[in-house]
Amino acid sequence: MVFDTEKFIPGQSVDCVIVGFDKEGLKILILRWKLVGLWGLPGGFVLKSEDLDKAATRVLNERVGISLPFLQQFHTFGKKDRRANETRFSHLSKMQVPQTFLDWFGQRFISTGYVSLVNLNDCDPKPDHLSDLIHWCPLHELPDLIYDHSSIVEGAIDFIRNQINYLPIGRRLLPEKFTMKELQQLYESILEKKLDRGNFQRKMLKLGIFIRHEKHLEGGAHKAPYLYSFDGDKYDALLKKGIGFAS
Amino acid sequence: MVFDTEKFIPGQSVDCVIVGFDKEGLKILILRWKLVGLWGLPGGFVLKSEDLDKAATRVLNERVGISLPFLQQFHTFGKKDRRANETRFSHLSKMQVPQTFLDWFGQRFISTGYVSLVNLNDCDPKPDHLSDLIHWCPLHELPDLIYDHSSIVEGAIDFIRNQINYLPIGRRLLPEKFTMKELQQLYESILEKKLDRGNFQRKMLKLGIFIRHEKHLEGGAHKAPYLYSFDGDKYDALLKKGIGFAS
DNA sequence: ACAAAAGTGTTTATAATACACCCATGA
DNA sequence: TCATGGGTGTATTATAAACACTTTTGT
Repeated sequence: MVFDTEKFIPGQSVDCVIVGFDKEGLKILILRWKLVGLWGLPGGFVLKSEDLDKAATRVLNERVGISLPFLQQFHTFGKKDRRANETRFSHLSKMQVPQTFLDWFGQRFISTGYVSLVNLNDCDPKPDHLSDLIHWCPLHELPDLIYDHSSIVEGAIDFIRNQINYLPIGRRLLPEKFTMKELQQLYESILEKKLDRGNFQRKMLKLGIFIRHEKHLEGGAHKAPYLYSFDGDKYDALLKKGIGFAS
Repeated sequence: MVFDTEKFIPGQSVDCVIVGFDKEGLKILILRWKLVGLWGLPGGFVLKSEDLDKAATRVLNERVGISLPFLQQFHTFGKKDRRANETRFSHLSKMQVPQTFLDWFGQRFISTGYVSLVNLNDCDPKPDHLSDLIHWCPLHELPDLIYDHSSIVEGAIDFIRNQINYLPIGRRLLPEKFTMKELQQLYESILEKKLDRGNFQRKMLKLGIFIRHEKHLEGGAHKAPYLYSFDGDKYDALLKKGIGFAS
């Protein structure tokens, strides 16, 4: 076996919904399991002497190479049959796999779901030893995922939408410099509704957490937009009270 | 031993923050452990073939005799030392307690916290086999609780405050019939701030989820207030969208 | 008739919404 | 110069907040 099951707490796992954003919209990081060719979320187990949060941080670091990620627990999935419903694994037992592996993966797991907001450009996604492919998949084009991972993603998105004013949405998902339009599109992707351009811009700028830079240069037969970045300290201070967006 | 540790998932527990309300304010149900004389939250373990939510429901039913409780998971507490920090248990090992018991309680537990909103009048609190006293304690008079239970309560209250518009606050915490003043005091207890009487009343009544009954009769040298109850269907329908209160 | 608390109304301030106007840019 | 999209302004509406007035009741 590739890992030593003795080191981990049995029956306890973490699953990470790693969210990115680019001009196409929100993306979720998924990976394909070698043995069965099915897609799932990056996840892992909890070391016997490791904080639960730490386990999630470790998974994230191993998977996308981000060492100080934004990571927040949102729900613990504890249905007794949440893995038993997965029939696509059943042939595995007939394969040439060590019994300890089968025993470990055959147990019931209670899994805690974490959301991470990352900047796609800062990521260096790497498959793990169980997976052969890793993919930033547009949220609305996700394939069927193993186990209950599809509903874990759904829970994560609901959580983000619900907590939108208290999560570092812009700061974590956008690159250092961005245009107001990009920020607006980000909020629109999450809320899945159009926002008024003028009102959004005014409301945002009134928050006083932006630094305005030189003009955008690149193409487009139109007025070039300003580039903004966040004033980190002011952003963090305001986030505690909630960063309201134009609803 | 009083229970068979073989039946339960090792290392996994649930803790319930059971919240009630009366004219004195918010109350939390706590119980005192026989062996050590310390107060803690009602909690329990998860059967090997039982949903996590079901375990919490079972604990609640056993503790306050409510069979269809409002119960919602809010956070999973997974710090590796969340129980190890409790030194007041250390003498237990010297006592006359079965080794299986010590082994079980000595493990690291990852515990999922649940909030329950109950009507004090409908409750019939019963201590369990490990506790000798059960007590509805005013939120702001809570004693030191074992392990990290104090921070679990804190997390629960933060959760309620945060989700106040999406939780059946009035419906679950108040008796069938209540006055507007009682409803207002309930919101004030949770938010820990005074609300304007007139604005609160108007905003609430505009929601259209109330049924107005005959006049209150009992004492007080003043105008008797109306009694209200909730229109259950309308309440539930509105709750999904959020029941806004006067902030 | 008075105090106390309930019910209701009024005014003002603030924020949300819709939409209009002008400006800069590259084709 | 024209189309496109950016930046900003304005009018309207809705909501929040503060507080005043009236009503009912028991003493």
